[in-house]
Amino acid sequence: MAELELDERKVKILNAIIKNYLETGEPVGSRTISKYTDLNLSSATIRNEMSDLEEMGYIVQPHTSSGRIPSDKGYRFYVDNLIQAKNQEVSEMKEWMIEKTEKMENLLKQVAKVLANNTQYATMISAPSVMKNRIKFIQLSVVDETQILSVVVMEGNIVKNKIITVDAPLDNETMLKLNMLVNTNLNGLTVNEINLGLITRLKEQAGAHGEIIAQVLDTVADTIQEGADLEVYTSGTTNIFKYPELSDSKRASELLTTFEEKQSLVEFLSDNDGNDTGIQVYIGDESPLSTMKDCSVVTATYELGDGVKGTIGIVGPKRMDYENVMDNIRSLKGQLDKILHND
Amino acid sequence: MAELELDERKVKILNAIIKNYLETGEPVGSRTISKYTDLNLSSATIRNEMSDLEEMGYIVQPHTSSGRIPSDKGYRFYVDNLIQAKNQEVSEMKEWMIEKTEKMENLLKQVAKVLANNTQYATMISAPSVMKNRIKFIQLSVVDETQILSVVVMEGNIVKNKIITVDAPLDNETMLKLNMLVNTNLNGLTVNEINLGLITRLKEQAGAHGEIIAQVLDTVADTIQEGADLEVYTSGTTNIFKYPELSDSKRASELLTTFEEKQSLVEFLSDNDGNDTGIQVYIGDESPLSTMKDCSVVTATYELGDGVKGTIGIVGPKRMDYENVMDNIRSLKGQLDKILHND
DNA sequence: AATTAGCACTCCATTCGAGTGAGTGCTAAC
DNA sequence: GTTAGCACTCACTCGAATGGAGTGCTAATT
Repeated sequence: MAELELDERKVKILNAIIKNYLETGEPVGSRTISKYTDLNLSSATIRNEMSDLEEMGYIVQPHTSSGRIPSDKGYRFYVDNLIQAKNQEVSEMKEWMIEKTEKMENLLKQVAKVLANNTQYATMISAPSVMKNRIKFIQLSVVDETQILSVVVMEGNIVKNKIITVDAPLDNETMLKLNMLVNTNLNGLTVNEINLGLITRLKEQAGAHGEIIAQVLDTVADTIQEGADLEVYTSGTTNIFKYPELSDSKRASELLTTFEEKQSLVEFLSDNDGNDTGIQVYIGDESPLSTMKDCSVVTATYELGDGVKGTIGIVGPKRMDYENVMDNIRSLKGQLDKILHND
Repeated sequence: MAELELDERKVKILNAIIKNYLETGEPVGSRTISKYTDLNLSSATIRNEMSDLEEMGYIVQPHTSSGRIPSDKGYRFYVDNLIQAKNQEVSEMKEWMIEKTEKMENLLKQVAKVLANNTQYATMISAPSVMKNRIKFIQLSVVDETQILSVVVMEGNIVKNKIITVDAPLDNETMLKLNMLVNTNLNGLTVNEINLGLITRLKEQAGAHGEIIAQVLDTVADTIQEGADLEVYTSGTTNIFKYPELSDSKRASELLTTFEEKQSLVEFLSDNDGNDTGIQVYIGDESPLSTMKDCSVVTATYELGDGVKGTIGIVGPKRMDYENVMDNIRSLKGQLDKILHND
């Protein structure tokens, strides 16, 4: 306990333990390390070092007298080192098979799927927060006597629509006026900026049709927000069965339930602090979701522009292939940023 | 083997066996039945009868000298009897908490969720086949120089939209003409009826803007079909973990994968023959999906009108509570038909 | 002729203990 | 500081023993 830092040899041994455990999923013993590493040390020496590492909290024994596995702190050390190392080297980007698609929804589903296939973990992706996104264009049209269709196009060509039911039929002239009114006043605004004051002002301007306007505006605001909280897409959730430590009935059930009821995922994904690289790793208990306490989660945010952000996430066992996952997610984030900005 | 039919006593015993097994999930023995039923018979007599029932194929022994469980044929007998009995009595409908919602998608998701909650099984629901659905209204509008928004409203207020990219900007007059053209010619048609001939004819009528028209029309047709094959919503898939016989790792994984990759569900749901009542029960191997060979599936079709159909389905263990499930699904089908027709 | 009591038998599930092997911690020697 | 050696721990596997639920058959009963 004299030193707080790990000396070079301990680092090597710790890395060897972790790497081996990532591959096998089995506790790793001193003999294995003694042969695995290039530093020529006997198993006894390794045992001493491992004893130290355990005391420092980097590794733990599942049971007395079995090999060691990394603790959350051990993984954290490993991942932090990885990030440092990776930041220096230029990671060559894989090209992704993402077709540029008109619909945000399809794009996101596709991204989740590709990522799940590539990594063999479960993935999730949240749509860019609609609240901060700007309105590009609004179209109101008459469907029949009592129904009006409202279509709102936002930045990034996200389209929202809704059928509005009105009491009395609207003539062409009124519709024209309505369209003019909403487009001149609302285009360029975000949902947050459409407040009651603005609505009242427009209502006055509309004169005779004030009530209708109010109703339509209300519904437009509603339309945009509707279901906004639930737009998370998942893919590869059944990949968790590939990892024995997650696939016992109880754990699998809990995890999959979390994925099915997207609500908590949404909160998780909108939670990100966003450090410098935009990539964040949650190991075990670091995750805000208790059902994921036996998992690691890697997230990254992508931008649609102007602070409008969404988040991608990968969920796997703690012994996930962090290197591959981070490469993948970094590359994908780049692609996504590019696609969305060129739009 | 003298008679082919089951006498009344055998029917009673078979029913008792099945009912008991539905509750417990354990093989049921002769002593249990001897006490369970009102016909006062000793276990020995029951054993003789059970021996007969086994020979006839209605029940099986998991192992020599353990209780009996129903065979698929046994379940089938039970279910068929149930249907007959139920058809006579007027089943009082539960009222469902389905809010009438503007969007078909939300409606379906909600239905799946309610049904899953009520039955505690996994549910799935397919959207009404868009191919046979009629176009109610089309709106084309200019978003910016190169982008046109096309919105198609179909019967049942299903809204489809897509951004169309064009080479040259279109002026107001052309847009007006385009809108007139598509609305007068396409409204009331189904996707199937928009064929190449029609498109060519419209193209001629459009004269100078023929190329644009063609492109727009193509895209409109595309829009409607887009993703049409994938519109299946599932809910409560993790309920399968409530039933031990389905929740071992391998089976659960296969089943959930089937639910995740909706493709095969779509095929299943569009497969229905639709008998008189519209409700169909698949027991074990009767199901077209091999991953569901240990399950039972109950489906019902609902109508949006004019032959435009969708299907609801419930997936659970073979020992599902058929009575409750069929009640639920029948009631829900009714509700759904009502909601969709009043629209 | 149908039903029942009695009994031997089967087979699953559980428990128990011995044996095995990977791995550790400690001590003493290098 | 490093290593060899050794006793010890503990999960895991395997087979035998046990118990219990349930059957099938036969003989007795109604």
